[in-house]
Amino acid sequence: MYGCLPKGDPMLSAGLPQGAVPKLERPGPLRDRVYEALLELITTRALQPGQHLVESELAGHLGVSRQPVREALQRLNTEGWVDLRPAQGAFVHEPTEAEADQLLTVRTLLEAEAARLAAANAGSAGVAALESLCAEGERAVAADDVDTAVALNAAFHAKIMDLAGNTVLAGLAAQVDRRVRWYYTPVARQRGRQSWIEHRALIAAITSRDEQLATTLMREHTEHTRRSYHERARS
Amino acid sequence: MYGCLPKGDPMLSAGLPQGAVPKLERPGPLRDRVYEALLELITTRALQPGQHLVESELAGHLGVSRQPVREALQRLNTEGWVDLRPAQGAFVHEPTEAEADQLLTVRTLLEAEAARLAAANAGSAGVAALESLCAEGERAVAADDVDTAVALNAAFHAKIMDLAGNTVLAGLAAQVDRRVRWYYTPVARQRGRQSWIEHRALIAAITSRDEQLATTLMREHTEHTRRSYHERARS
DNA sequence: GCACCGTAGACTGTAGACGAAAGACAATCG
DNA sequence: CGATTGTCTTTCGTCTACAGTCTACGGTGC
Repeated sequence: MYGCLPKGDPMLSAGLPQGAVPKLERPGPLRDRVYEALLELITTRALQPGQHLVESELAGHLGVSRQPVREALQRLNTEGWVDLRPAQGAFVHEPTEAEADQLLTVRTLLEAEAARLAAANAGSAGVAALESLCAEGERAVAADDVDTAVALNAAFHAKIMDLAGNTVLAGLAAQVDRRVRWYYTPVARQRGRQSWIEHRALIAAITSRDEQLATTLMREHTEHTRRSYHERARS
Repeated sequence: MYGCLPKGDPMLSAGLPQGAVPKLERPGPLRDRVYEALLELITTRALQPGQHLVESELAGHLGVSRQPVREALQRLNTEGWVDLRPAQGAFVHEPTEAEADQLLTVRTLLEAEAARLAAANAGSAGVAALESLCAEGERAVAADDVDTAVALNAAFHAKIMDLAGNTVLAGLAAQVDRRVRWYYTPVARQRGRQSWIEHRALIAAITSRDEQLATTLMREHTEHTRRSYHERARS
């Protein structure tokens, strides 16, 4: 076995199995973990909108110094999660009706473009992955496993982004999506069954490389979620 | 004069002239000024792509401590200007051909949507502002004042964003635009005359509230700039 | 002559401390 | 009795110091 080294690979290390190296899990920068923690706390409503975030408090609560907390807050600020008032501190951003609507508009735009690009670029492997996710999602809905269904929904859209092959678009969409999901959490559980039917149609459009149809379907799909948001808001 | 106080304004201060107060220009948070300074240095190519940015060096050069520099670098990282490799420091982001193309794609998308919304929402005041900017731009082009023309071009697009009335969209577009302009700077000087002709057509579409036409025109407009980028790259 | 190892330097990541601005509250003066 | 002003507390903004880690270079053994 060890004698079967590839030609152009002269004695690379000790013939370690290529991908199986555990990569020596490093804790990673502390600021990122603080960022993740805070984002989790915000999205789960543990930190309510408008709440004043005191740096020293958070630092003490997380067992770190103020600096990582500051850097995490900076990042959360640029991404629109907290408002950073000078010389006064950080406050959890308060979602507005108007803003939610704007976010949904932008999301529609980005997702529709992603669907178009996916239809243009996707290979059979990509389509297969979508099929798989869709099947799993339908199973989850059938079993009333809401959490799994929501997660699979996110994965489905992420996969389409991936197939679109535009990292810039993907980055923007990821941010917008996460915020939409924040505003939208109470509503998300309602739409489930219908959502996956629309996904099926979308896959068909991508498979047949029909860019126009894929765009239209995705636009309608996200517009539906938007409408249900507003209906929810009215009640 | 001083006796003419408005009814509902009982002795506000010492009758200071309302808008004429200089507002006591505050230096603002140091990190923001460092951010602006670094962004200026990057966009002007004073800091070249791929260059290693040493915190203590920058701090000393700007006359501040390392901390504001760190926070500025954090923000620049999230906005895609620098790459922050863990335990190794910050490097000015190196633009790729592929990435430039992706950015231009996204820009097209965002600007086109803005044009549509502007066509839907714009009042006569907004149209007048656009007319004014366009006239100024044409004058600048006629006078070969390239810098002013470029600035007015940015102002024109910003005004359309403003008229669209979607702050989320505006935020995303501002980021994308600035980066596009960075990649695109050497090319920008070429397209000038043609650009303002297209602007005229766009104004007409917005005035007549033709959303479809406005979208199409803006898409073609930004696609033209994209094409000239690639032609430039080939030479 | 080549490869490997050890050491030194530099830089980042994190912690703690000091000065300054903003807000709240109470005392004082008209 | 009300408005103003002074003080006081809280919290942010910035600076300095220390520990961990990566890189590069020189020495040593084969």
